[in-house]
Amino acid sequence: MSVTIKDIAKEANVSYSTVSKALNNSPLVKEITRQKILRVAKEMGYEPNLAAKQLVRKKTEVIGLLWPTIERIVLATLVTNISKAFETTPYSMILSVDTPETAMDTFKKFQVDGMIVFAESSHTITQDNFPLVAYGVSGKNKASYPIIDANHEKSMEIAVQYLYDLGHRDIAYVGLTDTVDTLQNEKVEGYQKAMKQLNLETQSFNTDGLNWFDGYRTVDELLTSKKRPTAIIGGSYDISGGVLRALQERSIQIPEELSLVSYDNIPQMETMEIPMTCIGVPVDELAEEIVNAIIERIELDEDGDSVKKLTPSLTERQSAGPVSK
Amino acid sequence: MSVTIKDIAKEANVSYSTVSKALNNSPLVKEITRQKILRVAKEMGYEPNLAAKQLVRKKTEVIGLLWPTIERIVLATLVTNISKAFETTPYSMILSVDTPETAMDTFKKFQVDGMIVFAESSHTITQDNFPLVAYGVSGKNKASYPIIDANHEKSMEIAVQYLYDLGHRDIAYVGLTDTVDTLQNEKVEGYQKAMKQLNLETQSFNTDGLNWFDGYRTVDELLTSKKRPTAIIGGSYDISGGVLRALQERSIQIPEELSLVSYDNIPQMETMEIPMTCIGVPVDELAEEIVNAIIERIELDEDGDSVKKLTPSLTERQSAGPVSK
DNA sequence: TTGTAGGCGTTATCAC
DNA sequence: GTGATAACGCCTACAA
Repeated sequence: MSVTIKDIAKEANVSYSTVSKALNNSPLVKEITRQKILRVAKEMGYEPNLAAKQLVRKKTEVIGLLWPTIERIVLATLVTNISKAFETTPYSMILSVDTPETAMDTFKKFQVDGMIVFAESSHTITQDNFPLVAYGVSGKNKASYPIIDANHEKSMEIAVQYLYDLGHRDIAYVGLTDTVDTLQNEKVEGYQKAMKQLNLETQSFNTDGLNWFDGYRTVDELLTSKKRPTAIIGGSYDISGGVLRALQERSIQIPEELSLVSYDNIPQMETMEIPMTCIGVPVDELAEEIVNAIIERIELDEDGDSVKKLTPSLTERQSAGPVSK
Repeated sequence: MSVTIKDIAKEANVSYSTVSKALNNSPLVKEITRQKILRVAKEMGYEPNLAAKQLVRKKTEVIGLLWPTIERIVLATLVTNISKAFETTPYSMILSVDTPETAMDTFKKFQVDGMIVFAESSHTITQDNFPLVAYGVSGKNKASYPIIDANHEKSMEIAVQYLYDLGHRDIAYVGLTDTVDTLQNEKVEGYQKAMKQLNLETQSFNTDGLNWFDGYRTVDELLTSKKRPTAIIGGSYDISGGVLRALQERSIQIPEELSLVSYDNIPQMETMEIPMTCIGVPVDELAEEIVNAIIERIELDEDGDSVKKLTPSLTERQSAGPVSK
């Protein structure tokens, strides 16, 4: 049997309503009383009962995160960061890896105050009037909830400009180019647009996939290209990892002979074979935005279908440098 | 404002305790009354309030799963399977990716009925008298909770025997061998023991890591070994994937020239470049066991520190075949 | 077979 | 400042 505020009350010789106040930092209780109650509570190993609290408060202060069953490391990092971001808020987060439908059920059962979903799974969610934010490609679908998205076009613009300023003119893009995946498309298109603005010729290499190895095997083609690039923009963490490894095996000096900038701004970029210069919205920032968005949505209780495009930033490391003439 | 049993009672012209009974399939309510109540409930879109129910029932029928490292695909698959396994039970599952401590707090807040943890994080958990099961290496640590573990030794024995029966005598192991990781060690040792039993010479190649690429880069060494093996046992899904790719690149016919058996019995083995023969406890089975264990633990409410070693099985596919003379 | 009433652990509203 | 007391939504004896 777990200890309740009544037990504490008895032990501390006060009424249990006073205990409740003390525990909730109400100003209506004398400091010394509070101290005592708090001490007793701790001694007895008191754990508040969420269910009871919720019953009267009508709020759980819990957010459900619907995890799309993907084992991509960047997403995993994002989830971890979101979880961490909640720590500084009164909310906590629970995860479900079920189908959107089952997850919704579980979350409803818990009466979570809000949900975070990834854009891909958001189609199936038809929860009117329930705090929800989605992360991912905003695309065309007019949703009834806010969408947090990274500005991919801007990312590529910054990356290209950065390399341009370092003297590079032959900048290639390595990534998944021939696909229906909107996210990937936005990246390629962003690259192309950025290049055109600078009057540079584009050169993209299709990895045909999003895995490490897909980047790895593209390198041969890239190196034997008639117009061998002096700089490469890798489409994702995994892909860039493969590219980097392949270059290393061919003893190509980085960044002296070839510069490399990767998409995805996650801490892991630091610990790659060569610390990787990267572009994208830093995950912690992204996580923060998502968390803020859902909380705001809950607390202001307003509807809205805003799309928030986050500004990416470039993190300089050692994989990119000035072009050698 | 959501609808409660009182609302239903009013609408159906019965008392709300009758509604409660009807909703809980109590036999003490006339069939016709129940029908009506159920209909009205559905019409009004009734959703039971977990918090209230829990408050009186003292049970949540929710299990917390503590998920430490999200990034490994095999673990991700296991978690997904566990989640699926719960679907056929009255329980549901929530996940936390926090540190064991924070996760415990969240779970306690929710008053989950039980927890599943992975053995690695179980050290930090000191929850006496709380239903808990761990998955992972049973090792030396005398725990106060049941541990579900795969029998790695047996796995290797089966794999080696299988290859032996196919005529192989030079069977190599490729995996992480020089480590403190108990799980990895059990695999190598199992391999060595099995080989010794058949009077075969062991030959293991250290991948120095657990990633795809670690398997990939080990292949050269393996092929130039003085006693080139006719069969390989890969230490994990990722490693075997790398080995397979490297062999493909060298145009080595599989299984004609070289047989490959991988540890880890997950469905993804089917869709590798060459459908992979594998050994290990099938994930779905594993998941089922874990789920059963925690539920049993909760419902029987008994203590115990049993260790359950699951029997692995070998799934035949196309990556291994008879040795060619 | 149905209804009444008490209680689960909290918070919140009043009195004191 | 502190203490009763009424909710919150539901379950479960027990009474009718």
